[in-house]
Amino acid sequence: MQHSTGLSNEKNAKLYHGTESVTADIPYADKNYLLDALPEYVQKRLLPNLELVKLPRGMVLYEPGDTLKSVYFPTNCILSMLYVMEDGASAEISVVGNEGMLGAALFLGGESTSSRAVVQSAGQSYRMETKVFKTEFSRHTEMLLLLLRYTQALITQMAQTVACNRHHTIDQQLCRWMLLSLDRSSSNHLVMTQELIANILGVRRESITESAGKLQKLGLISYHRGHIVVLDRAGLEKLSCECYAVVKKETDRLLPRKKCSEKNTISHPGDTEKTDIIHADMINL
Amino acid sequence: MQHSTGLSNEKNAKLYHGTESVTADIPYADKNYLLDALPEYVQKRLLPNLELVKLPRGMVLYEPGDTLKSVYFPTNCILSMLYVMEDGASAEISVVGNEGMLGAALFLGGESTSSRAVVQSAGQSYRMETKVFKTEFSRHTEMLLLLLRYTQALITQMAQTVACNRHHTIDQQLCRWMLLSLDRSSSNHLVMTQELIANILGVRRESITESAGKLQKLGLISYHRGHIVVLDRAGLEKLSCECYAVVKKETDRLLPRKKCSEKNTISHPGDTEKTDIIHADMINL
DNA sequence: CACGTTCAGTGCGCTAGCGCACACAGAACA
DNA sequence: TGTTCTGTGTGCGCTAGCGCACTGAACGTG
Repeated sequence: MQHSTGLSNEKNAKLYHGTESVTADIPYADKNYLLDALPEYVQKRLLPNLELVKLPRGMVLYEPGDTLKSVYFPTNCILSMLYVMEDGASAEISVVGNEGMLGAALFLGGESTSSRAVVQSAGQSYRMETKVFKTEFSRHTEMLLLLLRYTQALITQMAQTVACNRHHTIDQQLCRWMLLSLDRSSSNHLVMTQELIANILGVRRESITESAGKLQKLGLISYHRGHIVVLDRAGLEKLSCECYAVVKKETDRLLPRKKCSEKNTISHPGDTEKTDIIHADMINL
Repeated sequence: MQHSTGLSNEKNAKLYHGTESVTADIPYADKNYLLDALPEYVQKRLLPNLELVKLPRGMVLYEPGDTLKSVYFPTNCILSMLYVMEDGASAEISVVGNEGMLGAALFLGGESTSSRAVVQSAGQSYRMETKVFKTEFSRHTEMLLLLLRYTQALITQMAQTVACNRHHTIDQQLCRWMLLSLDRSSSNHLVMTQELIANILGVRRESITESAGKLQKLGLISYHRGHIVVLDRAGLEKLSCECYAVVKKETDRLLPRKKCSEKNTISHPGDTEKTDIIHADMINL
């Protein structure tokens, strides 16, 4: 086995396969931009079915082949889709944060994925049961159309990863990865050991040590026992390959965020029980 | 520039940007399994809008950022989505043959892709105009649901490519690539120079020469000036990495092919003009 | 037929990243 | 307070794959 399985290796496994702790009180929660992009009346309809859960780092949400029981809309946590090979080597397929959702396979109709989903950075997430989710997007089109666009953003991210894996150095990829994580994080602080980053990028731990060392010497980050503080974001962007910018730009294009002024772009009169028909026009935005 | 742009390099460019020749007579055409999977009454509805076109090898169907004018349902040709980097290096994101379609970005709502689409192997394809296509899948759900599943198959393929690029040798990847192409080809014959394969896999031409040389010595293939004949398919499968099998299996799961006995699984009475509503149940198959 | 072009094969030096082994310091727990 | 983990840093030999330069054969076209 050249690499460890998933986000931690066998011997020091901290994989939680249990159920998440449900936060009854909802003390504080950043928003999920995907949910936020839905018109208010849809959000209202969904609210009773959304459960805010705490996700501890390392928790496995999906195993390859599992029938997905729920979907997740992260707020301040970061989730990661990893493909784990037969020999245990792994590679990150995509990152999901408050800009997206986990479980696209469900509405795509596949019911399961061939990758593993793990919590890369602990935090909170909205959770919705499969059944409710399916009913929602099959009866109403707002969510379907939004999720379709999100899917394309996901595809873009994956496509870029293919090319990046092939052509860019570990240094560049590390920068790209940190930037992607940073965008999904509420601070300039990442909780992540070099070992885990190595598994995610599918490289040796020592390579990360070396690259991170360089970045540290350049004063771009400070790294101490699983805690990265990003000191110079612009510097990282310079050292990163084009891949970060491409993905960012395309994601912004596909999933523009509401300005505060236009709180709900599509204002829709009353009837939340109405069953919608997709109109060709709607596809255009 | 370490690699040439797209499927051929600058100086000996044979990229066709012109319009395809429309085959008026339709002399012979294999089918497209995606179209074939639709119920007969849907196929009938679509038929007048499907144009069978010949696609010459090397033709560029989409450039990154282009607004897509049509979608393609290949019959006996093989299309390839490539990401081309700033420095001209490229990597194949996915292959599309008679099992799929080109232009998923359209129904996902993005209107454009960040990759280039080229004809990898000449042949025929059905073409449909964007407008018709959008109307179809926005008014009727059969096609939408089918395409969603296809999208997941596509995602699986990409995910696998990410991991494969990271962990497997060029030898293995070449085998995988040939098998994927073979599945989409009607014979055991691939028309492809080593130069082009190199661009697709994002490696050096010389590396392909070497790998292909090995395979030839083993008696698995015979290679002569852009013509590969596969002599021992099982042998290739043995040498290939797990990635081929994983993608194949998942694609078959998501897009099972009709048995001859059940020519149209969903038999639907009459009214082809009816506007359908998606039912939660339908998502389950 | 001669000539240029396209495609495949080969040799060689170079380096990024791998695998392995081991040292060491902060944290954690007895 | 020692002992045991857990996370980093380092060194070293190895190899897959790169870049480059060049050969030679097959093909196409005048």
